[in-house]
Formats: sequence, C-alpha cells, structure tokens
Amino acid sequence: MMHLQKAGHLPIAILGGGTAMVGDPSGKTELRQMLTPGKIVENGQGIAAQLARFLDFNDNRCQLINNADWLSSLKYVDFLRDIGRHFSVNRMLTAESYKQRLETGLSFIEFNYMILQAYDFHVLCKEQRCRIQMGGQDQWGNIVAGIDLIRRTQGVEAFGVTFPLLTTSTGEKFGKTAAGAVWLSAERTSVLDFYQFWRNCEDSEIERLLSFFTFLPIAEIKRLSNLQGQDINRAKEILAYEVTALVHSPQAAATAYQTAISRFGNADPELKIETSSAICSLKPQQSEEKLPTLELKGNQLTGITLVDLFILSGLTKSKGQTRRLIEQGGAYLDEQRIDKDRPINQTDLSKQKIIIRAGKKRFHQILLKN
RNA sequence: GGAGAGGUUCCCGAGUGGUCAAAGGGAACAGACUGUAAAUCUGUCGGCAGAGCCUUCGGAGGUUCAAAUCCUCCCCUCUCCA
Repeated sequence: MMHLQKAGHLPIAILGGGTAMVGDPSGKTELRQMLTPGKIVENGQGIAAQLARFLDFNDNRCQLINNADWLSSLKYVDFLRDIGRHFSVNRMLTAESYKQRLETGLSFIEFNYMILQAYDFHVLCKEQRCRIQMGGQDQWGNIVAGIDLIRRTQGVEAFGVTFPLLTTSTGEKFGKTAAGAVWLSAERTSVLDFYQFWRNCEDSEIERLLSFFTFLPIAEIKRLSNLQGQDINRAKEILAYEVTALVHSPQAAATAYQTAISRFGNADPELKIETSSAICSLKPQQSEEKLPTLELKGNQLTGITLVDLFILSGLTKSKGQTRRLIEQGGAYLDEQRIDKDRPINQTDLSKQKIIIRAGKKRFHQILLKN
C-alpha cells in the first residue's frame, strides 16, 4: 500500500470491524475464536494507529474505512436475494481455503466470510471506484469472489493483488523470536530487539525481506543480497536499519544500530559496500549503549541472588530456567560467566551498572540508584 | 434427535490402573562450530526445592492403597444417519 500511495494512488485501508464478527476461515485449520464486539473495536483502534505510521493520511491521501459501516446494518433476506444469488456453493466449495476446512470442520458462519469480503469489494468499487484489492496469499479466494461479484453486478472489471505470506524459508510462521512474537509497538518489543530481529534473519531470506520491507531500489537489493560470506552481514544491517527507521524512526534506528555494533561489531566499518540507505551516513562509532534497562535501588538488591536478578530483568522466567542457563554456561554477569548462583554481594552493589547476559544475544543492564 | 470417534504438557502426537511430569517429532532455549547466518553435533525443555514435594492429561464428581488411564454427569469437536 505504501508503494501504491507513493505512486500516486489513493489507498483505502479497511478495518474488518464487520467481518471480524464472522471470522475468516482462510489459512486456519480450526474454528477461529469468536471475538467479542468490544474486543473487535479495541483491535480496530490499535490497527488504525499502526497504519498511521506507514500511510500518509493527510489531505485525503488515504482513507480508513470500517466495513462494519455497511455490514452491520445488512438485512439478511435482502442480502441473500441481492448478493447471495450470485454465489455458487459448488464453486465456493472448490476454494482451497474451504477445501482444507472440509476436512476438519467448517461452520456456516465462517462459510459466509468469503461472501462478505466480496461484498466489501463490491461496495468500495461502486462507491469509491476502488478497482484493486490487495491481500495476503490466503485472501486469494476472497478477492476473486469479489472480482466475480463486481463483474456480475456492475459489469466492471476489477483486479486483485496477493502477496506471499511471510514465512521463514522452512515454512514456519514469521515473526517469532526468543521472547515471543515481534511487535511493532516499542512497548511490546523494544527498538533494539526489533532491530536485532531483522539483523538476525537468515541469509536466504535477505532478498525477500529487503524487497518487502524497504524502499531500496530493486537493483541494489539484488546486489546486496548477493554479497558473499561475511559481507552479507552488511545487507542485514541495512535491512535492520531500514525497517527500524520505517517502523520507529531514523533516530531510533541509528541508536539501535550503534548499540548493536558496539556490542557485536560492524560488518562494514570502512563503508566499502555501497548503498543508498541512510545507514552509511552513520558513523560506526562507539556510542553509549542503550540496552534494555532496569533501574533498581540498592536495597532492592540486598538479599537476592543472581538467579533472582535474571528473573527480575525478565531475561528468564523461572528459577529452574535460570539455573539451567547457568549450568549450561549461558549466564553472564559483566561478561564473566556465572558458574554458580550466589547472593548479590558488596562488590556488585558498589557498581553503578551491572550488565547481565543470557546466551549470546540477550542483554539487560541494571542501573543502581541510591 | 440416533450411531460412532475424539478432547493429553507451546504445537503435532503416543500412552488405557502403579515403573507417567507422561514416548516420539516439531518449535524453543543453552553450549560447540561460525559470519550476531544456515546446516550439524551435544545438552535442556511444568514449578519449587535438589533426588523430595507441589500443580498438570476438556470440566465437575466418584471408585481405588493408587487414575491421563475405570465409572457418572456436563461442555466442546469431528464422522455417518435423520
């Protein structure tokens, strides 16, 4: 959508306030959990806020519409007569999304989802002259249903664009990390973790990710993703920087970049690899580390152990887990491997800053206040 | 409404009275190797404590010295029939 908007089109973002009441069976193997109306509104507001980061809503350059506006007031019988008659059940059943569900079960409410989404497209085409619908790969059937409906009711040719859903090259769900899912909100995923998520992508993914999530020229993406050996790490830095800049801000991305390289080193300190990314204007200098931080008062630390400290920081979730981490040699205090749990002592307390580490990549710093 | 199958730890999926905190696989985590990659190998993978206890096998009861496993009722899913 950003690409199309940049090219001068007027995107319409649809919030599925109406369709969420029904639930899309596409790509699901089981009945989707029914959401309460309150939750749907809440989710909608969240999504709207996220969209504002990516699309320019000024001067009506983009519209945000909630399909509840027209769906919730539909009259069942009228709808069946006007719209329902254009759909062949026989054909709907051949849709991949339904075929799959025929194995495990498909409720009538979900079966209707396709019709509602088709109707959305029909409404938008009629009232807004919207001609292209975009969506993930699993939306193919729903989009095509809309195209057919429009042809039958309005005699207008409409189009659909789908793109592959994001999975890792092994076909797993994209966006899972050690700490769970990656979120756009800095509240849920710190900027540094967000940056690191992209920085740690697999070699084989780099081209796809750059293409999808950055606005770098395609030729440059091809060149960057063809870098061999260690050089490809530069491509990953660029990816991480660009996406972070887009989602958070260039400043936040720069900070994350510098924190990361002061921790792990820089892939291209001499800037030998050309790029149009703004990352090359950043000095790979050592900067103050902006690690996830916990501020504690001295008295909050007295009497607790290192294990407790790890849990307090959120690096680990239970004592058992922390002990295992220590046993396996993955726990560090100020870069010293911890080989045994022990109480916090005076030496620890005399420092202003303690950095604890779990594994190679997860850090947390504790600032001591008096 | 009738007949049958089933709901197991993050996921898939074994397990039909004790040796089950529950096989196996996946995911995840740690270590080694590396390029903050992949692949591979090793270890871990309910909680608290350290070889003992507590909480788990849809929900609620019951039988038993002892249940994920047996009984009763309920909830949910699937298949076939109406």
